[in-house]
Amino acid sequence: MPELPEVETVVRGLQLVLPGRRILDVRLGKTDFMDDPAAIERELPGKRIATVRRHGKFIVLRLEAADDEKGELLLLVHLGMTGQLITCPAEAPVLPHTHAFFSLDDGRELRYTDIRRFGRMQLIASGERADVLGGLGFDPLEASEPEFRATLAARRAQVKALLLDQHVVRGMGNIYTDESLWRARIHPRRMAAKLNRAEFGRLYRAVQRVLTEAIRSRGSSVSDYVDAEGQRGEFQLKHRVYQREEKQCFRCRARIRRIIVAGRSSYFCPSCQRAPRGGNARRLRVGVRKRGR
DNA sequence: CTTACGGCCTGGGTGC
DNA sequence: TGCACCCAGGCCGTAA
Repeated sequence: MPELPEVETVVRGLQLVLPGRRILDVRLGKTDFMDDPAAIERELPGKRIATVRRHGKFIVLRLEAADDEKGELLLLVHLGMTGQLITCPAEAPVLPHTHAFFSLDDGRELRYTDIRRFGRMQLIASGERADVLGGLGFDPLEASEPEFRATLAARRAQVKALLLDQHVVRGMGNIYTDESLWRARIHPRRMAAKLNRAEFGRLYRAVQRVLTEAIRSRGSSVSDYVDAEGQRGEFQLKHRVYQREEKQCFRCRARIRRIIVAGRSSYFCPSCQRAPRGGNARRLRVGVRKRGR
């Protein structure tokens, strides 16, 4: 599941090979994850890739304007849950569920593969950048501790919900939220506004450390994630709580538990990460679950 | 405005 | 062997 460290790893890989390359041809398979596939087919051929950047979980390819055209274009790629953006020789075998092929002027191809197609691909004018990406929150690796604390403390929501909210913090997902909260010894259901200064300090440092170490390990491959060369990451070997229900806590040996917080599976140590007082955790609604379809 | 929650998209894995 | 169901993350609509 690509979150900030996985997207950062993909972007660093693409930065080694894409800048300066010209896109010769575009071939598309299923296009329901693109907001305007015709524009991608029409506009990309002939364009030169200038830069590759990450913004939160978005990959941003900046395309140089042709001489006779007005502005630069940005190709935004969001990998969703199972998206892969890979470069390979044009003759390399095609993975199943590959839905976009961009042939390059060096005999290689940039390909987008996505089993679930929860990803997104969108072409925008660089002038629209603020409209599309401007609403995202701060980057957790760029924020200072005071900014981190002030932003979260101003909100009345559970700390996990805020860390997951891309409009508050851009780039965190379920894995790194749970891993950071465990390292900071903070229960996912704690109200952010009620954390004290020491807890904010621990959380800030935990987020930075977890993300930095995960980037160094080239991300977590728990299902389909691979980097720009198709290689798996290794940070899943260093997870302390994520998907470790019933296993022993690395700190205190208590059993890791799984609960739903902010609508997401949340793994934590009930001993190291104490539940909030006053039963924030109590309302377990026993309702009839509707199963559709 | 903010927050909480349910539903939707898709298909691999699981368990019967 | 087949098949129904669960679940993943982001986003959006709705309710309070």
